[in-house]
Amino acid sequence: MKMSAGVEWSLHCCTALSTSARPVPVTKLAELHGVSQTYLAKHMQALSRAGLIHAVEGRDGGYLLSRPGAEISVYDVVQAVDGPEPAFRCTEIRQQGPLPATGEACKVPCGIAKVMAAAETAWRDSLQAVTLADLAATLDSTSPGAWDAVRHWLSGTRFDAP
Amino acid sequence: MKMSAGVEWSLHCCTALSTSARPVPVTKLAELHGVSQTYLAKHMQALSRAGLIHAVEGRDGGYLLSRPGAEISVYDVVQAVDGPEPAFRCTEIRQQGPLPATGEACKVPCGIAKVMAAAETAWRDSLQAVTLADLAATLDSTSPGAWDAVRHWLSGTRFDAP
DNA sequence: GGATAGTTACTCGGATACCATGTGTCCGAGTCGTAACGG
DNA sequence: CCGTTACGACTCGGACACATGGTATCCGAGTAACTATCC
Repeated sequence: MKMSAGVEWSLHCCTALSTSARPVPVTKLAELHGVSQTYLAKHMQALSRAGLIHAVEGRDGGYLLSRPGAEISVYDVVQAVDGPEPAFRCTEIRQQGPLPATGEACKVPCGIAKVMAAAETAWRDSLQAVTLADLAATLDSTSPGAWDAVRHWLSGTRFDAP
Repeated sequence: MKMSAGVEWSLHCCTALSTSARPVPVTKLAELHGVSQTYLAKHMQALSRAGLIHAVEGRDGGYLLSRPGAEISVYDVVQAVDGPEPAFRCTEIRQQGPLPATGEACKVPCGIAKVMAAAETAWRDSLQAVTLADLAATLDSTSPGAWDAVRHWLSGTRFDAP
């Protein structure tokens, strides 16, 4: 089981976006994090399709969070990039073979599927409890002023710093 | 993020093994669940390497649980088949780009990595709380006598039923 | 000086190759049960 | 009748192809800002 690296990139980018009131192009985001521009663009498109961010077109355009960072959970981002389907998918092999489960027992989901689903629910709940604003606040507490530097850099080449 | 189908197969097989005191060959397990013998064999090898089951060689051999089903958690099986490394891997992109995190901030793990790790811990804890014996008991409560049928079938072609 | 049309540069968006990992299969090494054989 | 030996069949174990999805890239469509021109 491997999660796409795009999830990590997207989380960092969305957290950065949550601190910027101005549209930020993919070029900037990729350079800031030192990752591939084109591949990051692919994931940003996924976030855009999911409605988490929206694009400002044209020159000086870029991406902007659709909602405040406090209203976007980490799970929202993970789901947008990684897809909504659960990692474990029951293929109902209990209905196969020489001793298939009877229609009676199949009324309820497979016990194994239930356990796996419960675990994924716990995982999802844990991610839903954290918002982008929480992430930003955490970083801000460990290294104060970091976001100011990011904000300053994001707008650095466009107009001079005050 | 996709989990290997072998996880589902392995869980079903291990649960079946937990009800059998006799070695069960892969051939039987695959036929019972209606899956590929050779591919299932691959996953059973992984379980064997992990020490969850051990092979009885030679004729009338097969696989046997190394420990009682009550002492093997669902997570043990998942980890054996799926691998121990977590789904989310922090690549420390905070240290890249024009504004890398300073050595001071890197003393503590990345906030995003911490959140993802906490979620995976919740997932793991959920799976560790359930044992193979629990799974067997659940199925037994929904369709009583099912395991007797399985036990009977597993030894069916080898010696006559009582 | 102000409005306007043209130009330019920059942005996103989808369609297109490449590669690692999961999926599926095969054959060989080793071992136990069985049966034949000899004492 | 009992012990030995050879055989055979069955088991696991690792090494070998194929397919799917993540990884990475490119180029085209569209838009807003800027500039130069004209009134």
